[in-house]
Amino acid sequence: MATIKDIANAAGVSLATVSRVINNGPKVGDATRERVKAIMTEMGYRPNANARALVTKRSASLGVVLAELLDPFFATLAHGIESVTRKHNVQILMSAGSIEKATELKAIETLLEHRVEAMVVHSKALDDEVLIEFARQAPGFVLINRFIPEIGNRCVWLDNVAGGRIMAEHMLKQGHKKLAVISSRYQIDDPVDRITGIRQALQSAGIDLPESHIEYSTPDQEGGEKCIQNLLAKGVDFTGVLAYNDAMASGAMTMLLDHHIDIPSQVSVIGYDDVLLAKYSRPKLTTLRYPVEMMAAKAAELALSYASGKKPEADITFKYTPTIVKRESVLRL
Amino acid sequence: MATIKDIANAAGVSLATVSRVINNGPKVGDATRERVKAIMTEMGYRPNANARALVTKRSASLGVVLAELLDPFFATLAHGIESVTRKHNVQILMSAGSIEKATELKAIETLLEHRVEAMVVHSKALDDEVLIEFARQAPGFVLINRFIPEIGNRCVWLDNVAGGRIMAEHMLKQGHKKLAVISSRYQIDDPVDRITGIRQALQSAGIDLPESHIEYSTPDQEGGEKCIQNLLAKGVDFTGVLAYNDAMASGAMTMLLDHHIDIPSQVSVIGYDDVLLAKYSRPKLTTLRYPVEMMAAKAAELALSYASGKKPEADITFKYTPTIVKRESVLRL
DNA sequence: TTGTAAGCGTTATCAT
DNA sequence: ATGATAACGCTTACAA
Repeated sequence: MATIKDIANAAGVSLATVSRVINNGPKVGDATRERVKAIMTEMGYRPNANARALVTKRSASLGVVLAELLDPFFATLAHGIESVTRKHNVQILMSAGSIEKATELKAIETLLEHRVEAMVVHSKALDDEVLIEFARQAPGFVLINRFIPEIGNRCVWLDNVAGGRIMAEHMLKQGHKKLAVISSRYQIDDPVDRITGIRQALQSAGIDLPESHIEYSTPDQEGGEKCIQNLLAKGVDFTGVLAYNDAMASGAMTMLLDHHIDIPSQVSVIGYDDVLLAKYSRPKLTTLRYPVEMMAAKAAELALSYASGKKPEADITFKYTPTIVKRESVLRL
Repeated sequence: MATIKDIANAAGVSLATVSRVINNGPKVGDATRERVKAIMTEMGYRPNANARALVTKRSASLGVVLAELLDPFFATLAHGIESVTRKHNVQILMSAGSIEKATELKAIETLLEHRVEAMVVHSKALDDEVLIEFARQAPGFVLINRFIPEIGNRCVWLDNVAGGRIMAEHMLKQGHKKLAVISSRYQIDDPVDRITGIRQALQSAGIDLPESHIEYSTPDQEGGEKCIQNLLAKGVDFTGVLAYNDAMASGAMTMLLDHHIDIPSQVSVIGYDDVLLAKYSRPKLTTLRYPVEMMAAKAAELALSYASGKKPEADITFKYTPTIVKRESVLRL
């Protein structure tokens, strides 16, 4: 592959001049500029981003750490980030992490070795201290979907306690008193927070939520199916199901229908996330809108701006609250 | 950030020695090795991937060009690639392209500037010649979901003509004679090929497919809805719908049900791709399985192996054929 | 086993 | 307006 040197030789000018042409620098004669440009295209010259990054210490790249591309939630996340990197002419370096300490750590470190300018990290497994330390090292470090008070100004996150409260309140308002919850079995904050919110709402209404009415499984459609099976097997009596996410809600609906339990006339179901699935399931799923895409875009902008020297304000954080999207899966009793 | 020089100074050894312990090179005394390692972790040293790539001319990274992360098809694609890069300890550089010449070109060029070792490219808009030229320049260049005879050994693709034939034959075998097709409005090979296959099957059965029975729209759920609306508005009489993909099939089912047309008792629907959507729609969608994930993994392996010097065999290509997945959306008449 | 030094492709600082 | 030249952080012969 042709280097800047080859171009310089071919054009009979110095390296410096070619470099100036490449970077649209000033102080270059029009004639030379044209001649050099011509030779560059002729020889198929492509500047070496690595060499450039080495000397300028800037890489025009943003690192992304997420758990699993297949999950529509993360796909949406990635899409939100991509929309801003495209605008800024920045390259995405992607590292998948899978919600385990070791892999999340590895993902972040690889990105750091590549000297990405900014990074948007979705980490659930790593401890606060580790993340705080990374933030100290990398100016453009931003967390999405997680809140750590010490670095709140680098956190773009959703208030899951409020989310849990909102979904429960909606069910209560529709007259549902016999509720079941199907949640994620993973030991991360999100399911805990959402259930906390649910309990808050129920408590205010003087309603109890026994542990037996909560089922845990993998946060996907299959998990939703299993939870319903277990609930049914245990003979739990419920008219409303609060799901951890839309995938579980969808699985739950499938299983309920398989048992000839109609939705929403016999059982109401509410989801969380509002991914595409929700809109196109049958019946259409009432759910909480998690503005991932907007949040991801925000996180990317933030990371880029911090990376380029903007100082994070103290005492600020980027908290979002989910809103309810009423569709067809919840019936007013 | 600490450099190799800093480590060398702190450890009282030369650059070369530090480099050797970084790369687990031989010929380093155990004592020195331990000492240097200790100092590296203590100082939080991280080798600079750019500098390394510059001198070794290898970057341990694989570039991916795709159109749209939001689309579950591409998410699956990305996931398949990710599974092999993870295994090979290779980083993913992602560039979104959006099926336009200019953006696809830009995406590939950026990746090339970053000197990725290998690349898996999903390009629909660029001309054959351009792609062939890229393949000539970059040893690890592999195309997915596209076939170009001249570089067939760098193509991992699906036989869409066969796919069209298979879906039509299935409908015919189930006794459907009045068929409608809803297809993608984009001017790329895939929809054309699939319709070609469909026509082949119908022709063999002596059945005609008038242009009026084909509707084109965007290849998503909304597009599927619109196509059905148009078909219904035109008063086309059909008992079977062949959809361009599962998303359109899903939209079609939604719209049919909205018109109180039951599936499959009144109209049968068949999709294409077999994304998650198909399994969880109601009724469950009969569709063609497009083994994207497997193909993407294959493409990534191929790209990596070509990149590391393996010579592509002549007269070989990586063609896959979709298989039918029978679920509930097609009724035997 | 360890060190010296050249060079990878650029940019940037001085000169000219 | 153009050219030398010293970095940037690292690997890798070649010496010692």
